[in-house]
Amino acid sequence: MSLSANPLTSIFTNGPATWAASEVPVTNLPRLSMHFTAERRLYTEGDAARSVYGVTNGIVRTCQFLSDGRRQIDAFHQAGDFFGFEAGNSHRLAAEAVTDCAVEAYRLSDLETFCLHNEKLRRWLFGQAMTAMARVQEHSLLLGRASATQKLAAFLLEMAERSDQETMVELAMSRQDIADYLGLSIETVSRTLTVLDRDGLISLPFPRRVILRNRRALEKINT
Amino acid sequence: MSLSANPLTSIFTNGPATWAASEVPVTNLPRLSMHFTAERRLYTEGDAARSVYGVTNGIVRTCQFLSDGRRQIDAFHQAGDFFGFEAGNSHRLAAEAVTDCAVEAYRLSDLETFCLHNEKLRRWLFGQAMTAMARVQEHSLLLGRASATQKLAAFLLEMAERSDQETMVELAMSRQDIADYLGLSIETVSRTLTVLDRDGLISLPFPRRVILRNRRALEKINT
DNA sequence: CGCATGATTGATCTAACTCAAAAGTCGTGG
DNA sequence: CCACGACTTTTGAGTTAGATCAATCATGCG
Repeated sequence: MSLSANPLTSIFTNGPATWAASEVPVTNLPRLSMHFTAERRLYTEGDAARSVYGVTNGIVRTCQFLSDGRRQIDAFHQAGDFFGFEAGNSHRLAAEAVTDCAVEAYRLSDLETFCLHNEKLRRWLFGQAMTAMARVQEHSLLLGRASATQKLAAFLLEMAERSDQETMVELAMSRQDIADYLGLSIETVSRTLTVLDRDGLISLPFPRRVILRNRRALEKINT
Repeated sequence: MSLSANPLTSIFTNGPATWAASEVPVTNLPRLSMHFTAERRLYTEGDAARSVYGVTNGIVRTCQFLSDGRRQIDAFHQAGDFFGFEAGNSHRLAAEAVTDCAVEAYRLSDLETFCLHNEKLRRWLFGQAMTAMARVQEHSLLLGRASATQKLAAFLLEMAERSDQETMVELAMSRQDIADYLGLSIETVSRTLTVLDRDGLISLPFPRRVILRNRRALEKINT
């Protein structure tokens, strides 16, 4: 670890690129591989929090519900992401499969044992938790203060960022999912995408496929 | 640590009430006491993240800014709260004094050193970070899906919860701060409070003093 | 082919925003 | 103690972005 490295980086995250985000830095750590079909629920709000989960394939959403049945999606998790961290002993968010997906569950009791003597694992775990937190904070700004157009532009850029493709994004989630992620109605999501299409910022060959035609302009919307 | 305790609790947080939330479980941990007058900025978005901070007195807000100058307040921190955790090596949020306040800064380099051999400190630190995350997630639900009335009701209950008084809340922050926390305009905040007053759910002897007259009804608003 | 589901489009409504003014609060100094 | 000015909060009037309600248009699929 170089002296110039920020101490926070060394406590809370891995050193620069020491570990791929998706890799747990302990090979013999016990884990349980599971897979779920689309729309299957992994756990519900209030369930005991006994494990954290790493996505290896597909997309998982974590969400909260209001009493009237409306839903707030906090995050979409894809291969390499970890979720299920909780402050208390039960899950405050439900987790559901957006697509067919594969996840690995790490029991907290195992993590506890391994963390005791493995500094790398501790740092890695901290790093995952902090990354999750940064995402939620970024998301808050969007929810609180952005217009529908800004929300959609930011969403598309986020999805492009997280995909391997440069300009083409295959959306794994429905319009309803997008709406619940951005705090909009499904109709507004649809209309806003249509407008972005008409204005030449994107094109929508199929409902789930988005081509970013003018990334510069999309970025400018949130400026 | 009892066997029935959730493993997460034991990794990420302190055992039940082992430490007051406000206490760092290491007495000889170096810290720097600082105080700030109201509206003073502790650090800005983008500043190097070299410390985490614990509030000992007064109120601090952490916030983000949009390019048009509008502001999203992520959280208000009071005595016993810790803030400044970051995933990267720079602060993504600015921190500002709402009132005159006293904070203690813990250098990350010191924390790193002490964490290496102190399991209690590690758990405590994890717990603080996870608690902060839970708050942000709770806040997201409010920002994304709640009406102005629901936002204000939840805000007042949160403030009452966090104060020592049962039914009286002295608001440390201005209407503008509340608006920026809830993603509303200042006028809507004011109007909504007036309506809650007229309907007998609260009373407002002074702009900054709120008496909860009907807590049951306030809770029901978000149900 | 016909039905179910998801997405788009249209028409209308409304909650919250904006702009503007009045009222209240507080600190300062005579 | 009161008067003044600066600032904060409340109230009013009008506008609008996004929601809601409703219909139409795809896209699969048995």
